[in-house]
Amino acid sequence: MSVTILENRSQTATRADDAFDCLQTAIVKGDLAPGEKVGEIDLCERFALTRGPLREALGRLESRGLLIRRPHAGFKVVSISGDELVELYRIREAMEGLAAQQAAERMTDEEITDLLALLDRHEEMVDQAQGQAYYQHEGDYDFHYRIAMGSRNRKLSQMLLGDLYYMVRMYRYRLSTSAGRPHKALREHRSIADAIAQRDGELARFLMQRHINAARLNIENKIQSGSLTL
Amino acid sequence: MSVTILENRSQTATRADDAFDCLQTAIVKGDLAPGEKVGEIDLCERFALTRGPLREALGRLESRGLLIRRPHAGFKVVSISGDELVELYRIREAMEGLAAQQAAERMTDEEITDLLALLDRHEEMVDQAQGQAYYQHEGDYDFHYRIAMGSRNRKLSQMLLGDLYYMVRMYRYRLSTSAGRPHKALREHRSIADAIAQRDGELARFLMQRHINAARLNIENKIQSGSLTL
DNA sequence: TAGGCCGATATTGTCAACAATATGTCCGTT
DNA sequence: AACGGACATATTGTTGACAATATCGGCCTA
Repeated sequence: MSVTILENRSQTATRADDAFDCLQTAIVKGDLAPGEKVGEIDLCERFALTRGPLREALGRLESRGLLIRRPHAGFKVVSISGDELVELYRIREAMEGLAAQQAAERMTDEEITDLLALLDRHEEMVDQAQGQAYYQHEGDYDFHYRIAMGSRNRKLSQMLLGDLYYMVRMYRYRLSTSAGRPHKALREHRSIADAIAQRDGELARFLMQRHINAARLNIENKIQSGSLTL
Repeated sequence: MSVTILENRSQTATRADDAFDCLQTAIVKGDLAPGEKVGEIDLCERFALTRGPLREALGRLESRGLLIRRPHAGFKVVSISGDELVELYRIREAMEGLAAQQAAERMTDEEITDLLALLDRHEEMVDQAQGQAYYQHEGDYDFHYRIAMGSRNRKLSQMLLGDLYYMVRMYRYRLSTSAGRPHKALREHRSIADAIAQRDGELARFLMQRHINAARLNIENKIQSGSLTL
């Protein structure tokens, strides 16, 4: 959940780190609404912090694109338009395609075994909850998370997990999946995992790109039909 | 040069912003060597800053991956291995391919005219300086910069210009181009620009990917032959 | 009455002193 | 003599007070 795994924040966590994690999850979970203006003092009492570490965390959030700062005028939570959300998926298509290819070439056999087991667990979840749960409970991101890590490409995983996913997850709760899509998405995940298991990098890349492309089209339709308001 | 254009830091620049820019260029230019350990106090007197803004800048640099922090033990400038440098080019290949495609679809006619004019100027520079100057004087990055901006994809340009290029440019001065490569690179640039001028997105993407792939192979050869030490 | 200017206020940016922690050294022990 | 542990030191992390600036309301003018 936290970013700890990514940047091996080896030893003691500093308060600024805590503040960073708190704020990040607050933004992603929607506790701080997109577009909302946030004041330093509010946040201080809200998270029981002093302004120093808080400001440091705010700066880091800004540099990750989750907050927007206007000098002397405070921060506000980033809010992206429908178009920008779609653009995010185009980036994902390119980057995760690469990640899938490299993962197919570089994941250990053990990691692949785990990946397949993860999909089994996801299948149970989807059956059990009639497809509702998959996206809601971050299972989807678990899958993509493992692919990103499996690429053994430090910068790539850093950019995917640190920059893109948080933005996408901000709008996750509104993207209640259309009926049937979870099953379809899970099938697509499995085909990607199979390609990885066969060490077929090109196929994995192709399938991942098509998978994310499908998700993008799904969102575009929702925006078109007006059932998704940003 | 600065990041100002990217994030429209509309009004007054704060000292932390200055510190950020100073440190960033210092790292990119090599004034702060890769792997070098930097102490807060040293930097304070070096850039005539106080610790508050400095720390904020350091945090932002860390979150961009140019610095690495160990809690209570200071920062050091990131130093990447040859493998990691190559991985960077794989990411560029995927992302800039997308950027080129979107640029072909979205740049204004005026921007395209300017782009072609830019290449004319570059040609003069290359002829005049026998090919030395192209990479050295950031002309190369000017071209890629315009493509990234032309994609009209905010996050994409932000990631390319804010995350990737600075890391690549850190190692630019060591990548003295092999004889003849600048001319070749310029030809490739021109073919990409032509594809964009013809609004052929798929071709532009293909050519850009091949262009960056060639640059990657060039680097891999240098590493192999031992003529590039990291 | 509408528009723009100006100042009070609250918020952000900056500073310098204090507390907590890692590093490196010295000493004692084995 | 070499290793391990504890201490001193220097560096980082944190705090609260101070200075600078944008926002908002009221006032004046056209």
